[in-house]
This record gives sequence, structure tokens and C-alpha cells, in this order.
Amino acid sequence: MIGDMGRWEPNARGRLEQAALDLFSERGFDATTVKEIAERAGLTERTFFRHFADKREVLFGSSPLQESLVTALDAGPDTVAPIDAIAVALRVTADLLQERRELARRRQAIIDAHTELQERELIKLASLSSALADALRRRGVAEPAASLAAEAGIAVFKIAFVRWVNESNRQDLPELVQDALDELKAVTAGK
Amino acid sequence: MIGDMGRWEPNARGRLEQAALDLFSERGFDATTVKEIAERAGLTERTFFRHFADKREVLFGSSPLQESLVTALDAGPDTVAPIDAIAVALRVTADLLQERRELARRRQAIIDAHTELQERELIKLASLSSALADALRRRGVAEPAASLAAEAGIAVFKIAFVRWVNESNRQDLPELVQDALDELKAVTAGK
DNA sequence: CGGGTGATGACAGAGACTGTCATCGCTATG
DNA sequence: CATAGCGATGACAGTCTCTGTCATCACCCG
Repeated sequence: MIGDMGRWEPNARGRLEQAALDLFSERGFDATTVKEIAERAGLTERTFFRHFADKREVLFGSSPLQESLVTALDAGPDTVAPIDAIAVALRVTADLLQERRELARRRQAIIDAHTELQERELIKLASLSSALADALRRRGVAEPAASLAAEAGIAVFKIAFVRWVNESNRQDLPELVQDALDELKAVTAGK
Repeated sequence: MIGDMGRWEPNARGRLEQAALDLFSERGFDATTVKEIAERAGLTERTFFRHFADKREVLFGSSPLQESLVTALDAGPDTVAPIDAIAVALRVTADLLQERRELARRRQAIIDAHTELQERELIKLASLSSALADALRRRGVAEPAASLAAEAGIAVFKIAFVRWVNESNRQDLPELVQDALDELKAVTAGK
């Protein structure tokens, strides 16, 4: 418990996120009630739901990945092939994510332990894929190439991320992304 | 209402699925309570939860896709490239699915209207992808090629399926799958 | 016909989420 | 400095999902 702070203590949302992360780590997602999260943050259950649409969303509320990916994609020149534009965006974003490795690990451990959280993660990734496809279309890429390239990019990122989080030795995430992409190219080439 | 049937009317599970599909179509997913579904099927709410883990699962309980995909993959010769083995399995399964077009449309309309249902659909597809990757590994495909090929295959299937469901003119689903796969190959080749 | 077994009903209860209204702290404005 | 407005919070009641528990019912087996 942080202590009872009156109303208007700053950063209510951040306090809720921190409290949730701690409690989920300690007791697990199911064994933690929203009321408990709110109380640890010095707030009420009702206020929790004003900041987050549901109990799961507190783990997914701040995700700078989408912005980074889309920005990087829009920035690159329109001349390169879609898959290469995606490769660049993925590596830039991977580099960003790399700075928060411990937070990412902790969060992922919670998510991996609960199916409901995996569902939420998957739909966030789908939204990411959709945003990527939009950005590609803005670059003049037609359908279904845009959607396919976006889906392929997300798949590559997912697989690289899993390796990065699980390996105990610090491997470079952008490198893992590049490796996974090369593997995908090899596989789809029919080998 | 089907009428009040005593206990032991046959196919309780099927009646629940049918009642749910009808009610979700009529009123929407949120506006339908589990109690209403159960009553239309001549059962109680408690019994609903004995057949389905949660309210969403009633739409996903019977999915023969996974079995078909894995069976088809295991059946093919080990000599072909992973991506081609997947292509065959996808086309065989697409052909199966094609027979239930109207049911698929109705179901998909409900799913598309509710985020929570899309979450469940995505995790079912992830499970499918995982099963595909397992089957590939049984064929001797190494990681991460197996996972990447499986993810790519699911992406191809997803995009072909969307087109098949939305187009008013009856296009051949296996053909759409093949087209999407060819597109993916072109995209990952760097064009 | 009695016992066993599995499916169902009845009931209570926890917890997620929503609607509504009161209350609080800050700020602009006179 | 008073006060009115505004956004964030609290308080409270209520619905619905989902679970645990025990009784009851239909069927099958000997």
C-alpha cells in the first residue's frame, strides 16, 4: 500500500498500472481483484474503470509500439519494396523496446500465465498489423499485398520477441528480428 | 423457444449452440444473457456453463479446422518444402469449410460486431498456428522455420477467408487461398 | 428391483463492470 | 476574495458472468 493519498494525487493512471503489475506478479491475475488494485493505488474500484476499460487493459494501456512502427514506416522513402520498409520499421521499433527489457519480461511472464491476457495481446497485435497495412497502403501498396506484408511482419516480430524475452543471454532484438525475417524469406521461397 | 423439454432431451450442446447463434443474430452478443440462451434451449444457465467454459465459447466450440489441417499436413510426403506442405493442407481445409458457407457468414457477422469475440477468434487461430508448427516439426522442420511457416500459413488463410466471406459472388476458397499464398511469396521475395 | 453413474436443477456467492448522483479540488472571472 | 464552473473522484445500487455445492433425476447394470 502506497498510503492513503487524498484525491488529486498526481498520475492516478500510472499508480494503477504499477499497483496492478505488482499484484499480478505477487498473486496472479485471477487472484487479484480490481478493488485491491485500486486500494493499493489509493483509489476506488469505480475510478479504476474510468481509467481502463477492463481489468486486462491495465497491462496494455500504454504501448508506444504502434506509433513507432507507423512513424518509421511513413518516414522511409516510397521506393523500397514493402517488405524492406517493414523490416526497417521493425528494427527501429525493436531497438526502442530493447531499452525496457526487464519491464517487458515481467509483463510477459504475467501474460503467458493467463489465456485471457493472451487474447488481449493478440488483438493488440492485430490492431498493430492493421495499422501497418494502412501505412503501406498510404505508400501505394495494393491489397492484398499490404495486409499480407503487415501480417508477415508481425509474425516475424512475435517470433523474434519470444526468443529475446526467453534467452537468458542478452541478444540484440533488432538482430533477432532480421534473422527471423531472413528465415521467413527462405521459407516462403520454397527452400 | 423450442418448448420445454424435460431433462435428457438429446444434444443439449447443439441446442445451446443453435439458440446462441439465433439470439446473437437477433439482439447482438451483449444484449443476450446466458440465461436467455439456456432457456431457449430448454436448459438452465448452470448447465450452459457445464457445456461451455464461457459465454463466447459457444460460438467456437466445434471447429473441425484444426483436425483437418493437421491431418492433411501429417498425410503428405516429407519430401516437399514446408510451405508447399502447408499450401496443400490449407487448400484441403478450405474446401471443407466451403460447404458451410452460410453458417460461416452468419457466425462471422456476429464475431465482426464484437471485439471480445474477435479476441477469442484470434486465440483459436493462434492455437491453430501452434498445431501447424508442431506438425511441421514432426516432419523434421527446424525452428524458427516451423513457427514462421505456420504463422505465414494462418495469415494467408485469414486473408483468403475474409475475401471469401465478404464477396457476394461465390469465389472458390481454395483458389483464394492459393492466390493469397502466391501474393505472399511475391511480397517476401522483395518484389 | 436396488445401486451406481452421469447429466441436470436449485441456490448461494464472488467478482467484473455500469449507471447515477453527490462531492471534492482546481481555476477562471468579476 | 467570493463564487461559479468543470473535471476527477467517491458512494452506492444493480446486472451479469462464472463458480462451488448439493440435491435430484434418468438411465444402465446386475
